[in-house]
Amino acid sequence: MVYTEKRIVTVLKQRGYNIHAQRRKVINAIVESREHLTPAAIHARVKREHKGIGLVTIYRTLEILMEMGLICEMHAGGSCRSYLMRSPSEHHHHLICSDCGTVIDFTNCDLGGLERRLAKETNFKIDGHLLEFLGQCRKCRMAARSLK
Amino acid sequence: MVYTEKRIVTVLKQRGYNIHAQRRKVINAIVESREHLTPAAIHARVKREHKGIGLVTIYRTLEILMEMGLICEMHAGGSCRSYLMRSPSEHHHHLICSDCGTVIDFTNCDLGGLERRLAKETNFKIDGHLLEFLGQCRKCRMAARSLK
DNA sequence: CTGACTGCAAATAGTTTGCATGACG
DNA sequence: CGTCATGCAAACTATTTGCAGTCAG
Repeated sequence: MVYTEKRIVTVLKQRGYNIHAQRRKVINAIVESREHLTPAAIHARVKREHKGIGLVTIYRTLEILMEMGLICEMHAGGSCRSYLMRSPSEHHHHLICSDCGTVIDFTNCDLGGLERRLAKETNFKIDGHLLEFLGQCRKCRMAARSLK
Repeated sequence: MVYTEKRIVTVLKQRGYNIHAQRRKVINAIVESREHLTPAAIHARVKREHKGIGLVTIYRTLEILMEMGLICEMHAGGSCRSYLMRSPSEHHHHLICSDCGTVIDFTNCDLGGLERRLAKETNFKIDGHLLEFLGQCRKCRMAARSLK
């Protein structure tokens, strides 16, 4: 299932948040994009329609959405800047192209066995995991090859 | 196998790097610690012995060590600040306590099958992966329980 | 000696906070 | 109308860069 702007706005209102036009547009930008966006990228998008919006508003909106689990952060391999993405709250992972930054999502990761083993060995209560594969997508591989 | 300060210094010299006392101490701090350290933490440690050392030197040394694959970065779940750790260059992962920050390493992750499947489905050339479990260690779990 | 390394200070990038104004309900 | 959201500017944190002095080989 996928979140719509309307649905998210409703949830926010139920929790007592006011929804100004800005916040609505931020949500819309995230929902509409199928890519992972940095706060700055979201800001740029929203600014197209809503000239005067401040980057601060993006951050504040993202904070709320995170708190409610409606979006999730992504940590790209080397650079470590925190990226964000639209997401249904289901469990998923990323496959990231280290050349062009394309991100592909996948869901079935099958780590239950490993998780149980670790929990047993270490006495941890394991809440979740972060799994990301890094590589080179087809396009970048082709491009790299033709350079030689 | 574990790297010693001597061994690392030798490798660096072979590659044409000069080794001042500062750089040697930075390496030593990383090698000696069994924990994952932030650049700032390394700085603090080295400063105990070597008063005037600059944080900049830490960063520059870390950059070289990274480039040579002698250390590896860690990305802790939510906070996303890049942490660093001493490490033999072998493949491994982390189990992180979200309360106290303790990090436990483990090696056998058994993701070969998933990796092959993804590579096939997406046409990616997969170079590696980042796997981190998040949870609560025994100590923090006990502490949390006794609070109630 | 000479080039590489160091430390300082300043620049940058990303993110957060304080505060007066303005909008939602 | 009161309360919460917004936008600006300034503060902060982490990291990088320019530069002049210093040290290893």
